[in-house]
This record gives sequence, structure tokens and C-alpha cells, in this order.
Amino acid sequence: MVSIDEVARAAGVSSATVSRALSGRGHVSPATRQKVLQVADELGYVVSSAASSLASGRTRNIGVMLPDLHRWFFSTVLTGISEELSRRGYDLTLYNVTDDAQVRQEIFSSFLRRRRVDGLIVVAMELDADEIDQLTGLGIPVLTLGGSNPRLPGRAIDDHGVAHLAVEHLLRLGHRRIGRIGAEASFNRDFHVPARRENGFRDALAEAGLSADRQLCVTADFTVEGGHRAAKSVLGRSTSAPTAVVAFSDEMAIGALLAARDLGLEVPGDVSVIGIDGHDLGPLFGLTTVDQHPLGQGGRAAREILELIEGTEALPTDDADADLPYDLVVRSSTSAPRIESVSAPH
Amino acid sequence: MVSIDEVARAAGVSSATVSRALSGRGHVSPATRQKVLQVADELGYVVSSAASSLASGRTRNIGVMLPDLHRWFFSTVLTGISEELSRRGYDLTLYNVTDDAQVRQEIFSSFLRRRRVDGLIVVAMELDADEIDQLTGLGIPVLTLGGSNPRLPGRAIDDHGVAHLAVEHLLRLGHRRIGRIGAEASFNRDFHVPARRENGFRDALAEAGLSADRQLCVTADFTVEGGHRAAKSVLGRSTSAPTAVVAFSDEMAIGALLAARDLGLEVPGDVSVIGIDGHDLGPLFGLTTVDQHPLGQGGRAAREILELIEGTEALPTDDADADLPYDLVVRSSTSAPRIESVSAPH
DNA sequence: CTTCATACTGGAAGCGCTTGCAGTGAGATG
DNA sequence: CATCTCACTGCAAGCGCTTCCAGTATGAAG
Repeated sequence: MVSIDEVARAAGVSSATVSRALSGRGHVSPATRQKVLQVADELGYVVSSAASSLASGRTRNIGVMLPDLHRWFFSTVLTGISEELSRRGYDLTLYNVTDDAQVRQEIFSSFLRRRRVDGLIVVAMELDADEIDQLTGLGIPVLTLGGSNPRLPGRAIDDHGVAHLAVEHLLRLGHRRIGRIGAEASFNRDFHVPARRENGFRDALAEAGLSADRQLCVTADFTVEGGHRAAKSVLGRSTSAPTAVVAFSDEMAIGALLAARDLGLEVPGDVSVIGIDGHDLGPLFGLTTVDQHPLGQGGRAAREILELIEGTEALPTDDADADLPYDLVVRSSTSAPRIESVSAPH
Repeated sequence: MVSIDEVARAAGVSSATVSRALSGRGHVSPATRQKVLQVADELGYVVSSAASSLASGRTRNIGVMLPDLHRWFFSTVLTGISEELSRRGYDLTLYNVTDDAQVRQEIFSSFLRRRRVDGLIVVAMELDADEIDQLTGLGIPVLTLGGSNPRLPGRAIDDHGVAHLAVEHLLRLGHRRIGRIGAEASFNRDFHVPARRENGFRDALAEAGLSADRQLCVTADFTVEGGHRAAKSVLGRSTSAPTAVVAFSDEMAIGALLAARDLGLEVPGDVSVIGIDGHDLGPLFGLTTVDQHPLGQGGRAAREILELIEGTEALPTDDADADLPYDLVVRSSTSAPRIESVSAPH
């Protein structure tokens, strides 16, 4: 492995100058820089991250903490983060927090404290007070994504608004009996997300003079299987089945679509289904959804954490509280309910 | 941030002894070790990875390179690796290689050369000679998974055998017109995998005195959507449609299942479908598959790379060439073909 | 021509650990 | 009792960079 001294010797300068030429910090004459760059390239010199980190305190590495690689949303956000970071020359260290409490504990008390990262992006995790203390005690920028926490800066979509929009869409189509596939509170994941969506769901109904029918509201675990199971119980009702269902994730919505088929129900004829996320498979299933652009969220989070780290100027705080964008994408899984359901004659 | 010297002072020993007590290298009396451990814990001391790496040459960090986080197989393997590594106190740096040739080039020529990792696991990637040179030039253990390469040690399933087993299953059920959803060669991914499965497919047919019908063999991109599209073209044939289809991934098989439904075909009545992988959603779809246990593959790869790095004994080479295990899992997507197809009267 | 500011460069002091080496003391051996 | 062995410990030299500081040269300003 070639060291900075070899480059310095070959270029006829000091190692200090090589360091400055390569990092862009400090003054180096154009000619010298040119020469150093060329020599470094010829020799295949790449700075040792350990030595550089130790001397400078910078690691050029970002940590990403998330609760479950298997959910589409997380792997998509991670992809977005990863692409942006590699474009900017940063490495990515993954902290995949499992349901094992001891592993989780270990991540907070040991892994993160090795000073391996310059910044941390925490995706959709519910953190307790101790954990937040540990994160703030790290002395590095921490950004949350999709799980807002008053003590930590971060971005999230307006979960209330997202659910509200989904329900609104169904109401506008004329639905009045609307089911809901929500989510259970989970040890690892942010339980505020389902709670806020729940409120959006209820408020939208309330504004239309309706109230949520407890029997049409079930919970699942954000997965296709969970959504399938939950939908079966709601849609399989012999009496007063809903004419539409809103699922709090696209994966659950897809599960609901499959459940409807299994039950011999036509979508959207017998029942409309709307999800939240913007899943890749949405087009294939014709799924109407509220797209929250997870890939873009990841890229944006990456850009913002780098801004926090490298930013010469102060953070654009005016922009800092802006909610992330989301859009209703109408496909073929929603339509007006069959005429007999629209208004019950009295 | 507390340093090793502070721990040393508080414990009344030298920093050398603290280092030895915490790392377990060298001799430390039980009493001293006890004391150091206790003090370190009280002070919340965690070793600085940069300083430790620079001094020792070890990083306690493993790199994982894979071509696409979105495919179920990769995120599952990654989960398996991640769990095992965190259990062993290792960090994980992710190299998510995109289709962008420049990004890929950059990963090989810069990112990997920062000496940030003690070992590298390369999952299902096709590497050219230059890239392999660059990997071997890293001076660290490199392990491939699911994309065997003669110049790099690694594990893979017997792809020929896997496809052979899938076809065998269909043949045993009495199928004779068997379609195939294979995969296109891709810039990033290992194109030997589809090629070997193709051979397994053909050989199994040949052993039954059959040959592959070109018109029933299509390719896709390993995704649900791709499988859906491909299956539509094969199953939608007005004449001589296959009675069974083998897909080279479960995601494509699921796509095929959906396509069959869209076409009004019953599975397995009108057409049997079998996949390869062991996808989480297999049970939900009743998908018959050849399970290759990706989670276990990840864990095993992690264990092996650590063995390569820390291993006191030589690698158990007798075991080194063993293929990874796989199993036929029969569910409800395969059955005997309808009687009229079994043997055409002449 | 002198004075100053400024661009550029090199020397050298760390960054916070690990580990080779040497020293100490205690138990084992003859 | 002398000698040896060996577990234990501390000292100090790095690991390969970054960056402060000081020194030189150059051009501008007075």
C-alpha cells in the first residue's frame, strides 16, 4: 500500500503539500496540485481512512440506522441514501436494529460510540429518552427520517395529512363505509406514525360527518402477509363489509388486494383499496396510493446530513421544518362504490 | 469523549494494560482486568476505531458489496450478514453497486482502497478481470457469495442442481410442456447464475427425453414485474401453452402467479408454477419453490469471512468447496397437469 | 526602495491507540 | 540458596495522516 510520503517523494514536495493538494484544504499552487494529483493517480494512492480520521477527526462515513431491511420502504430509503453518499465520496455504515433488545442496546452503547461516523441518519425508529441522550452525546449531527422526535432534528411526511388525503379521495368517490388497516405499536418502530395516520383517518371521516366503525378497523404489521390477513377479516364480513379500505402501507394494501381476490371480490367494483408509500409494484397491481417518494427522502436526508457536517453556512432553518412532499396517485384500485351502497334509502 | 489514558489513570494502570485488558490480547492478571473493565464501563469508554485501526491495522469492519438492495434475495442475505456481524461486534460498510458504470468504477478504485474494512463479501456480482485484480490487491480476505469465481474463494448453491430439481419436480408430476422464465445477462449481476440454471433446466428435460421449447423460454429481470410480463407472453399463447413454468427467482414466480390470474388461468389446475429462492411471501402465495435459505447464506458468509480474518487455525478447506444447501418446498402452486395434457394420443 | 500583505511550502507535533521490548517479582527447579 | 521461567506490567515507538506555525518569495502599496 502506497503512503503519502511516497507520493510526496515522487512529486518532489512535502507530505503536507500532498495532503493539502488532495484534500483541497489550504493553499497549493495550481502547478503543484496538478503534479501531485497526477503522481497520486499513477501510484494509485488512496488516503488511509484510519490515519486521516485520527488526524482530522473526520471519517467521511455516515451511519444509517433502521429497524428492518425487509420492508420495502426502508430498503428504498437506504438505496436513496446510499446513492447520494457514494456520489459525494462518503461511505455508509449500516446499523440494522433487530427486535433483539440486547443487540439494540449494544448498538447504542458500543457500536455508535466508536466514532466511526461523522453523522447519523435514523430512519423511522422510536427512541426512548436514554437512547436520545446517547445519540446527542455522540457529538455528531443526527437526523431522523420518518419518525419525528422533538429533541432531534429530522424530516417526516405529514402523516396526518397523508391519511387524510387517502380518505378524502375515497369520500370524494362516494364511499361512506371505509375500513382501515392500521398498524400495531412495535418495540422498534415509530409508533407515532400509525397513530398520526389514525388521526388523519378519523378526522377526514369526521369532517364528512362520519365516524370510524371499530369493526372495520384492524391492525397489521406493515407487511403484505399482515395486510392480507387483516383484509380477510374485514372484507370477509357477511354483513356490512366496507366499500373501501385504506391501508397504512402499500405492502398491506397489496395484501388487501390479494385478500379481495381470494374472497372473490372485485377491485374496485366490490371494494376500493388505497395504500400509502409509492411501492414499486403499485403500477403492476393498479394500486391507488399516496406516494411519499422514499427514494427521494433518502437522497434528501443524505444531502442534509452532509450539509450539517460540511456546511459552511448555517442550516437553512426556514426550510428545516418543511414537511416532505407526498402525492395522490390514482390507479385502478379505487372507484366509486356500486350504486346501491352510495346512499341507503330511508 | 473519554480516552484510554483517562481509563488508565482511573484504574491506576498504564494505557498499555488497559488496551490489553479490553482487547484480550496479551497477559493481564484477572484482578487487573476486572478493575479495568469496571472503570471503563463506569467512564463509558469505547475505543476509537480510527486510533485502534491505525495502530493495529484491524478495523473490526466488514464490507458488503451487492448490486441491488431492492431484490428480496439481496436484502435478505444482507440481513443475515448484518445480524451475524453485529453479534460478533463487527461493523458493516455497505457498497451498493448501481448500474452507473462510473459509480462502480469509483467503488473499486477509491472506496475499497481506503482500508476501511478487514474483509469483503461480494454478493452475486459479475466481476471482470480488472476488478478481481483490484480486489485481490486489497490484501484482505474477499469472499464471494452466489456468484462463484475461479479466482476468488466463495460459496454458491449448485445452480445447475437447483434448476434441475425444480424441473424434476414438474416432470415427476407428469408435466411435459414446461416453460421457463430465465434472466437476461446484466451488466452488474452474475450472468453465470442464469446460465447455469438454464443448463440444469435443459439437462433435466433431456434426461426425460424432452427438449426445451424455445417459444416457452423467455427472460426477465428477476423482479415481480418482469416475471409478470414474461409469464403473460408465455401463458397467453393461444396454442400449445405450457402446463408448467419454472421461474429462476421467486419474485418472477410470483409475477407469473399474478399473470396466470390475470389471464384467467387456475394455478395449479391450468398451469403449475415453481420458483427458486425461498421468498417470505411463498407461503402466502402457496408458491412451490427451491429454497436456498438466503438468510442462512448471509450468516454463514459472515462467519466464514471472520474465520478468514481472525482464524487461528487454517480454514477448514475440506468444507470450503461444499455447495450451499437447498430444498424443494412443495406448496400449492404445482400439481399434476390436467389429464388431457399428460399424454397426447396418436 | 521599504514595508506589508499574501500565496505557497515544509517542519514537526500530535491524533489515540497497539505492541515490541525490557524490567520486575513470584513460583518452580535443582 | 541460586537459577530459571514466566506471568504481568510499563515505557515508548510508531501507525499514516492533518494542520499549526514559521519561513520564503512575490507583488502591491506607500
